[in-house]
Amino acid sequence: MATTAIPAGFRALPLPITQLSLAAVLKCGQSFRWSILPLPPSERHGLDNEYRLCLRDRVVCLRQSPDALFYRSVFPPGVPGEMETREAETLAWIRDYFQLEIDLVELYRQWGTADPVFDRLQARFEGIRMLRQDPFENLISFICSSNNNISRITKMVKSLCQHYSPALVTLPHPSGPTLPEETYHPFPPPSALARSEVSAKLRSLGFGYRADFIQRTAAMLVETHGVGWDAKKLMEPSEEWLMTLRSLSTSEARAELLKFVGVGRKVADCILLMSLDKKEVIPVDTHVYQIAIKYYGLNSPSKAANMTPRLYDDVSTKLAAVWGDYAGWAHSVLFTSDLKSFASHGLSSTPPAPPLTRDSAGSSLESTSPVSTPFETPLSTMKRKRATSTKKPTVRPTAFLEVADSLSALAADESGYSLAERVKRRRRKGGISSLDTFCPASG
DNA sequence: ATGTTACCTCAA
DNA sequence: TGAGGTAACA
Repeated sequence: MATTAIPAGFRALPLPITQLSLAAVLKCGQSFRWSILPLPPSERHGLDNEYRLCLRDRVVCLRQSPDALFYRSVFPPGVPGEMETREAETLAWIRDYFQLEIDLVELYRQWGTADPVFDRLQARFEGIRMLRQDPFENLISFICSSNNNISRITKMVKSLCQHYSPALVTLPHPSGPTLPEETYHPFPPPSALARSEVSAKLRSLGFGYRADFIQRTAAMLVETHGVGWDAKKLMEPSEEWLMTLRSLSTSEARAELLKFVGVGRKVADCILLMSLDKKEVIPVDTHVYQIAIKYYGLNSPSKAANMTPRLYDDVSTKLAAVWGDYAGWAHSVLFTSDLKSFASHGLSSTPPAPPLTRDSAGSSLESTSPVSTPFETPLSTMKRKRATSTKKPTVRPTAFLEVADSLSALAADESGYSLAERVKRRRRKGGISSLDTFCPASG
């Protein structure tokens, strides 16, 4: 058996890739925070990528061969402690985070025996297991997930870390000094997201309506459990409280999660499965619903049905009956196999995306493009209207002054809404007629 | 109680 | 127009 040499600075943990495939698991939409960095040909030795995640006190770096996981951790300068101790802690974290005590190969065998659909797919999707994530990070990340795609969720979570958590360490790119260094921020604690200004700021960062959900959820946690700091666990009390949900029953823990704004049944179930040890829970989203209809004989409605609580339960119950105890884990394999973005949105093949957005919306007339647009569009539109409409648009001589005033007010606004959005909101409220004249609603 | 609808943005 | 939904409202 050909064993891969251990990369310099790394330690090895023997582990068949059938038990864990980092390439699949770390970008299948469980965690949105892993960096996936391609290795240069000179350092590969059969390994494609280096994977990095910033924890509260260290960055964990991983590489993987067919039969081993290689790991090392990097700390900020000046942290005391023995190397041996630190790497032992990191190894313990790895065992816990990847739940390596659970025999995934045996689970695949059981699912394949009970389910012909799974049996047909399992060889092509090996090593997909459930991570055991941090509950607070998981909660906030999945509030971001509503009406959203993996690519944007990833950008949002990164933005959250960069803006609300100080940098912990900066590392060179594994491909060498020709590529820029990578700076790593831990996930921010609840208190960092709880202040009322956060909501508008997140709006300006492109979070949309999720901005309020995140801030209000963080505020609820802080109000209920305080902001003290457990130096030993590096956690705030509300984070520790979220951890205690692991010892509740599934329905009790779910009831607690549903109290947060922005958390409905689907998001709650994601958290139960991905960070609260509820291995049997199957989150039902549009993908899973389609899978259930197509492959598992769920009655497909004649019309496009909404995901009512009743329907949600039907889908969930149906699939749980097929897969048993670890149904949630099995669902993750099917979900990953169905992900269209699995190949195309891979971080390894895509250069780092630019920051989510500028605060263009919040900050004024200096950003030229958003402001110039409203003036440019209407000209052509008005001509069309004039030609096709029986009603002639009346533009009073002073209308452009009102428009200028309106745009100034819009630019000075601190709500965090994008300029386009603020225009729309005003229009909905029936506020500014002259702006309507210049910026007719499209369609 | 069930069934609709609006909600932010981004990338087609 | 829709993307791994949720809250608010008939």
